[in-house]
Amino acid sequence: MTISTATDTKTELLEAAERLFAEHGIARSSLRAITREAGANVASVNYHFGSKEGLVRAVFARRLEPLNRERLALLDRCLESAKGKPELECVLRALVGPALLMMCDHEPGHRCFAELMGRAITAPETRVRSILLDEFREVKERFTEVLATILPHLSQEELFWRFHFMIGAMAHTVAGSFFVAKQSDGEVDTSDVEGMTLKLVNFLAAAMSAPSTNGPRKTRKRKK
Amino acid sequence: MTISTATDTKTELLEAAERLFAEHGIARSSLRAITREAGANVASVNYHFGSKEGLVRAVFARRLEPLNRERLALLDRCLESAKGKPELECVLRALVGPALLMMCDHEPGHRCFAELMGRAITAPETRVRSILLDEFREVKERFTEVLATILPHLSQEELFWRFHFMIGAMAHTVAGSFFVAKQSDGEVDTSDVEGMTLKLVNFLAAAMSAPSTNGPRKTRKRKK
DNA sequence: GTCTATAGGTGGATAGAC
DNA sequence: GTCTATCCACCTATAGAC
Repeated sequence: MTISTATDTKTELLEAAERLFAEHGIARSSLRAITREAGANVASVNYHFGSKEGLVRAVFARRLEPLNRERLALLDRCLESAKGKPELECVLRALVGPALLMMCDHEPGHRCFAELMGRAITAPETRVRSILLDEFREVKERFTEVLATILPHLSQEELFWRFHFMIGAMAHTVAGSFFVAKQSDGEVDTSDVEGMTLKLVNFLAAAMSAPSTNGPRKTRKRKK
Repeated sequence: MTISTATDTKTELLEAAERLFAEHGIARSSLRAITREAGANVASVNYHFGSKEGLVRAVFARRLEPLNRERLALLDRCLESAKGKPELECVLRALVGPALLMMCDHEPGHRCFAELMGRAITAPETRVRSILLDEFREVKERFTEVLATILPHLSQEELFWRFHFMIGAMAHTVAGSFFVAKQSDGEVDTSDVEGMTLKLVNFLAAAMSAPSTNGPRKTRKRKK
């Protein structure tokens, strides 16, 4: 019923898989269900992707690479427009914007994948998580680097933690689109991407530029 | 080899289950593996819990109830010590402190459960998620209520979103203890609960008290 | 490339002895 | 309450026809 742009079986399988993975989880989505959803036969997954794991990898690879390229491109634009020291908000928007856009996209496949990605970061399946981490490594390094120059008052450890908290806020938001809508008994306006992005960036900018935690000087371990 | 305090089979099953659930996920943890780990026979789960789902519910119920009671008790203490308007940091610490303590507990069972809980919030299994949400409902309501009095400049919608972001940061932290340790090529000191809690509370306090997002007045949908 | 049929394995649940 | 043996539904993967 949906106007699918999928032309070949391979793409159809990828789209069916990301839909079912998002809805029921990877482990609970059988190849039978996926191929049925894609209108293909059970053997097609093994033909096109070698195995179920091959399919999983392909589902993630297809969307992650462009997403992270977009993030890096936006980061570069921040750096260009403001020589040397870019605006914190600009950098944060480059990090979370593309994911939120994907979560609110009109194409259902994008929305499904966003949800899938949001929760896969902490997924128990080591292999799945490592796919994400590999794809994310460059983004993490480059953004950390730039954030360190904008927030020079933060120690490396402090920055590491704040980055971690930030990823959590983003991932939970992206993962929870449907849950969110159900929780607030009013409805959540997922069409207002800009408003949502603004709220998240605003939240994170304040958090990231909080004064360093040096209050009750931590009991310093005497490292020789 | 671990000094288990479990005396009866039922408890032993619960502990084995939370260990395996945390490590491999619920769907990928078979009753066979769980009963083997617990040193019991395959039929024991069905005898004690009726089904695998019964076991899952029991695993969550056992730890969530005390955890959330602790949160509410700490919140009450914030309210008592400061008549009317408690400190933001105090309230945030009441929310995230107990979870972080659990994540860093010396008892492995607590740590496993923390990890499990952190990721179950966004789990695709509807039933699992609804267990968590049911247990969390009162906490969410009471904390939201108190936060609204501390941060009166926030609209209901804005507060809702910030609460959501906050839960994300907490959940990701609690879920990712092992992942975190591996990501930073240096080691992460999970023994320093207080330092971690301080960093998270500090981060969240700044984020929550950020000025409201009213910059580019959102395109107001004309609702008749 | 696409399909059917099936092999070979593992899952949750249960029956019935002890 | 605990255990073994077993049922049967379902899974992934493959063989081989078309």
